[in-house]
Amino acid sequence: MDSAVARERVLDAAGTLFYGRGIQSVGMDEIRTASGVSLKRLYALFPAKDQLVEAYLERRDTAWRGRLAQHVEQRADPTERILAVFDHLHRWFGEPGFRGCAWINAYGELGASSARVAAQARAHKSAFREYLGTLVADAGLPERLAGQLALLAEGAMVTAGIFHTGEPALQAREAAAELVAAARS
Amino acid sequence: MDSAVARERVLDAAGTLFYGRGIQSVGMDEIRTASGVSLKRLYALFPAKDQLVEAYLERRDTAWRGRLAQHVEQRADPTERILAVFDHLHRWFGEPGFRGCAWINAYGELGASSARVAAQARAHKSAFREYLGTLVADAGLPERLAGQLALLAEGAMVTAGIFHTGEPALQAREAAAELVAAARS
DNA sequence: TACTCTAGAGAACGGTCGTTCTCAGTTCAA
DNA sequence: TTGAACTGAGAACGACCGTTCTCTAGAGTA
Repeated sequence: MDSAVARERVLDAAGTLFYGRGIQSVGMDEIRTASGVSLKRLYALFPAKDQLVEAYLERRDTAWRGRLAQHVEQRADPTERILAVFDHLHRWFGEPGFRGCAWINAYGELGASSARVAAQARAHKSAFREYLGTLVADAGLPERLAGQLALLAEGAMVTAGIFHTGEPALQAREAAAELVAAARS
Repeated sequence: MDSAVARERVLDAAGTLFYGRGIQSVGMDEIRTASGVSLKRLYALFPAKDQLVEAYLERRDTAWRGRLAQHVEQRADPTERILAVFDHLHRWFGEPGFRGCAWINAYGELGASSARVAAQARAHKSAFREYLGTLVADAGLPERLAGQLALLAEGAMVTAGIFHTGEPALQAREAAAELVAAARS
C-alpha cells in the first residue's frame, strides 16, 4: 500500500472516530483496526497521537471551510450569501453523525492541557470569523455585523450539537436577517 | 470532620479541577489531595467518579443560574433585565480562571460516551433558554426572540472561552438590543 | 535456492487511573 | 484497661492505553 494511501486511510478513520466519540476516548489501536494500517506504519506516519490529532483538525479545517465556501458561492447576491452560511449550517446539522463543532468539542476536551489544540481552535474560529467579515464587507455592511453573525453561528453549532436538531440554524438565520436589516437602516 | 463538610470540600475541589482542566484529565487522587478528604471517605460519598461528575454539574447548575438570576433581578425595567443577562456574561468572562461554559466543555468531552452528562448539558441549556423565555415574555416580546438571544449567549460563551476575552459579551449585548428593537417594531 | 529486506500482527512494556485493600493509629463504650 | 469499631494514608490491583519490540511470512534478487 502506498504511503499516501495509508495516510489518507488513517486520517479518514481517525476523523470519524475522533469526531464521533471524542479524542481521548479513542485509542490508537482502534484507529489501526478501523484504518487497516498496521501500528508500525501508523507510528511511522504520525510519531505520536498528538500529531495525529493535529493533522485531523487541520484536515477537517480545510474541508469544513471549503464546503462552506462552496455552498456560499452558489449565491450571487451579497446578502443572500450571508444567509447562505446559515443554510449551510442547517444542512450540516441534519447530516447523520452530526455531533457539534469539532473545534468546540476538542477545545472543551483538551484546550486546557494542549496548547496546540487550543491554538488550532482559535485559528479555525478566527478564519471563520474572517470569512464572515469578507461576506459582510462585500455586502457593504458595517464590520461589527460580522462578529454578531459569528456569535449566532457559534451558538447555533453548540445548541444543535447538544440537542441534535437543525432548528437553531433556522433561528440563527432569522436573527441574522434581522441584524442585516437593522445594520442597513 | 462532618460528612456534609467533607462533601462540600470534595465538591469544591472537584469543581475547580474539573472546570479548569477538563474531567478526564483530573484523577480521583488529585481530588483527594486538593480536598483533603481521604479516598475511602471520598468513595463513601461518591461511589464512582461518574457520580461525582454528576454532582459537580448539578451543583454548578444551580449556582450558575442562581448568580444569573441574582444579577438580573437588580434591574426593574423588563428590557434592561434582558440586556442584564449579557452584562452578567461579560462580568463572568472576565473572572480569573474563566474557561468557557462547563456544560459545553463537558458535552464536548463526554457527551458521546456518557448519556448522563449529555442529559445534564441539555437540562442546563433548556433551563437557561426557559429563563430567557420568561424575561422575554415579561417584556411583552414575541417568544421566538428568546431562542435568538439564547444563540447569542451560547455563541458568546464559546467565543469568550476559546479566545479568553470578554468582548463577545459586548457584541452579543449589542446584537441583542437590536433584535429586541426589531421585535418591538 | 538462499539471502536480505520489509512489513504486518500482535505481544510486551511502562505509565496512569479508577477502585479496593491493608495496616496502623485513634476513639470510645464497658 | 481492653477491645471493638472507625478512620486516614497510601500501597496494591486490574484495566487501559500510548508506544515499542519481536517474530514470522513474504517479496525481491542474485
